[in-house]
Amino acid sequence: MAHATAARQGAQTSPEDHADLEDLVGYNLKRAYVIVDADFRRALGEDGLAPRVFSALSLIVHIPDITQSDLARRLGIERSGLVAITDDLEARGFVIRQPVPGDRRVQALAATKAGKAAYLEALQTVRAHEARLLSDLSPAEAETLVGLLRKIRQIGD
Amino acid sequence: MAHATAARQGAQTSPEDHADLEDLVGYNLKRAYVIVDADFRRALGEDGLAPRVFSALSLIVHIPDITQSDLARRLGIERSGLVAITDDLEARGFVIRQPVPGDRRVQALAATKAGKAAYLEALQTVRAHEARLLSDLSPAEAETLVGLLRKIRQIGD
DNA sequence: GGTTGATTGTTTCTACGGTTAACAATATAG
DNA sequence: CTATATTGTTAACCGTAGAAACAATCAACC
Repeated sequence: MAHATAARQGAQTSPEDHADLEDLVGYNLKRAYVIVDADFRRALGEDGLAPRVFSALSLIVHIPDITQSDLARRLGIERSGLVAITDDLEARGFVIRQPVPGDRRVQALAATKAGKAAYLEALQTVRAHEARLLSDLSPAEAETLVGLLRKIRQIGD
Repeated sequence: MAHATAARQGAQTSPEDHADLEDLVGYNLKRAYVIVDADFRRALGEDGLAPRVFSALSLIVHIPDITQSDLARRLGIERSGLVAITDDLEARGFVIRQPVPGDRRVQALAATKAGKAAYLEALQTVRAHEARLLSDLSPAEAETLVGLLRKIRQIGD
């Protein structure tokens, strides 16, 4: 409808005038993501697992002999990006690449004993980090948030 | 057909077995952010404004003669990071750096007529992108989501 | 059974967003 | 007037990621 002339006003800045940005989901999503991501890294320390490495390890622990391609699909990233992640985990001794009898292209990923232990410890740390960071949200709110985020994620599939 | 060899999809991983990751706010936040960010860029096109540039332009339009330092603070990034953003906007003819009488260190940022027009157009595009992308969420849900994300943002301040 | 097409892991290149540390110019406080 | 702080800026660097290419391997199929 009547969209006023482009360069109109803009003179005085009333508080709710910035509302544009503040009301956008994307903007708030990004700002929140940056904060949570930074705190995650702080929580896991200088040489701790990066978020994406932690995520990969989680899936490897839970899905024995998962393939890198499959893992990439589940994480929503490219196959090529998984090489560095796997290298990282292998260098730490948390994961090994195992040849798969029957298909010599594939290398199944398996968590070592150390990998499983490290995962469980990291998981504790991550849970503590989230509990601390999200202490302003009630459990119900946190659950709601996760549910809504999943709805958005779903679109990407 | 499916040989039941080692590559077989992980010895029946029950769905709730991955729950670790799926229940973490950070993981879901990141996945959702990636999707929204990618769609934002797609919506604004190859040579369109990047998300951060759009955000900066929005604040410049709404807050006349804002300072780069102030803008950085409001966007939650470093001063140094704003130089490239401002360069971008200036190269497009959307913003000019103006000397401020009284303090020769500062250069106030002002949106040009073209900048204001471009912002309004981009805003329409962005709103359409969000409406499309978030069509699975009811308006109430979207509002709830923004509210919860703001609560997280608040922590960072 | 040999050709065609797809898949897997990988490397290399590129791009982007962002931080840190330094710096010169300028302003402010004591 | 000196010491300190602030502003915009540059340069070096890191982390994440995608795209494109490639060799090895597998599957299809005629």
